[in-house]
Amino acid sequence: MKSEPDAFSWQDLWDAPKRTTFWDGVRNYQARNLLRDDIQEGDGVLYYHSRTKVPGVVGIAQVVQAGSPDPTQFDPKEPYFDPKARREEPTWYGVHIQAQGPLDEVVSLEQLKAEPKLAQMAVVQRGQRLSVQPVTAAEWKQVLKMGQYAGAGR
DNA sequence: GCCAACGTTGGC
DNA sequence: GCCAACGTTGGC
Repeated sequence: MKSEPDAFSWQDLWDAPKRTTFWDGVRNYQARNLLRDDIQEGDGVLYYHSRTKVPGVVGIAQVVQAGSPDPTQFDPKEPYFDPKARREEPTWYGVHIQAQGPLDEVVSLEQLKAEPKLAQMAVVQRGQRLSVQPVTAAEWKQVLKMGQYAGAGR
C-alpha cells in the first residue's frame, strides 16, 4: 500500500490508536477490486512511502478487517465524496490495517528495481500507479529479507 | 463507441 | 516543479 507521508505516514499509523487505521479514499476501480474482493483479514501489507525523497517500503502492517464500504463516498463534506455512489450498492471500499513493525532498513524503490527476484513485482513495473497493489509470497519474503525485518511489536 | 481533452499520480 | 503514463470524461 502506498501512502504519501505528508498525508498519512508510517509514523502516523504507528501512533494511531491500536496502530490501526481504515484505508479509505481509494478511487480507482482496479484498486477497489483488490480492496473489496481479494484482500483478506490476516494478509500482510508492505507499507510504501511515495512522493518522498527516497520512495520505498518502510514498514510492515497487517489487514485486520477485510473490505467494507468507504463512508467518505457518501459524505458531501469529504474530499473523496462521490455523488454517484449509492448506499445499497457502494462503489468504494477500504480495509482496516494495523502496523506490525518498521523495517530495520528502508527498502528503496531503487533497491526493489535492482533486485532480479523482484523483476515481476507490480510496484517496479513502468507506469504502475495503483495505490494498492498485489504482492506475491515470494516477493514478500524477499522484501522482508532486504529490509532485515526482525518481527512485530518493536 | 471513438478519441481528444483533461486530471491525477508519482518518480525524478 | 516537470512531465510521462494512464485513467476518466464527454462531445460527437
